[in-house]
Amino acid sequence: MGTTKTTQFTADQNRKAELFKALGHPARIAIIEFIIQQDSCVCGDIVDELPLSQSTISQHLKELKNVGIIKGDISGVKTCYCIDDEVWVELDDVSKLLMNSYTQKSKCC
Amino acid sequence: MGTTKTTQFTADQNRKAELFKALGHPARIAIIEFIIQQDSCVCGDIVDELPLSQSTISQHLKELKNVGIIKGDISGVKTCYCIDDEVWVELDDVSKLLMNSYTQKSKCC
DNA sequence: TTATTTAATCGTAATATTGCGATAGGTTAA
DNA sequence: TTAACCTATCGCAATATTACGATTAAATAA
Repeated sequence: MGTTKTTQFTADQNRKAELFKALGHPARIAIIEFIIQQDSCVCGDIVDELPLSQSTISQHLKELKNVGIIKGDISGVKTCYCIDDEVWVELDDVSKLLMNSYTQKSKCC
Repeated sequence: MGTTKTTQFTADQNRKAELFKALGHPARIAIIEFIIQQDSCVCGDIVDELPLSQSTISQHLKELKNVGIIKGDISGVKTCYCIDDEVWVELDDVSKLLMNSYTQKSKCC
């Protein structure tokens, strides 16, 4: 117990959940918004920007990297994070598909 | 520790995270997809459909209801769940806004 | 070389989530 | 009324998440 029963669901459902879960924390929303806002992909500036410790932010970055939403490039001492275009498109597709699958019928409730 | 530092983020960031978090579990994705697929808002059928116990599904339904994505109506013995149109629009707006804020520049990485 | 800087990782503590069985509280059927 | 049914809630156990300080590793600066 305590573990999600992923094997019981489709790969599609698991992937969708995984992507949304990655967005399911205010720090990770803030990180993504910050990376997008800076159009050059800065890095440790995130630590200065957010009210969390360096290790905590590094952990959130890792989670975003694990699902593929961002990617990181080490250039010298600093690490540069930016959006992964392909996964961003996937995320766009996934959310559009979900959103468009409901056409506001609301027959009941 | 263990708790998300919500006070440190904007209401907007917290709400976005809250909505995405609700979608961040395959069972809840499956529940939403099932409710949408059935255009009448059935209820206990979800228990027959999903590979989880009645109590677990009831809990997931509660979470979805708490963030507002679905709403439930008790009609006799059964409870009828369906999408909340207003929150669905909010969810649509939130994801579109996020998705459209990144215009595939990708200068680096 | 040695110090400094940047970021990842480790270890730990607190809390949250997931899942289930059992139970309770309604409503309907007999 | 009593029995059957549906669903919410409680209590528990296992695991995951969040957050931080300390440490490590690697690159650059002095």
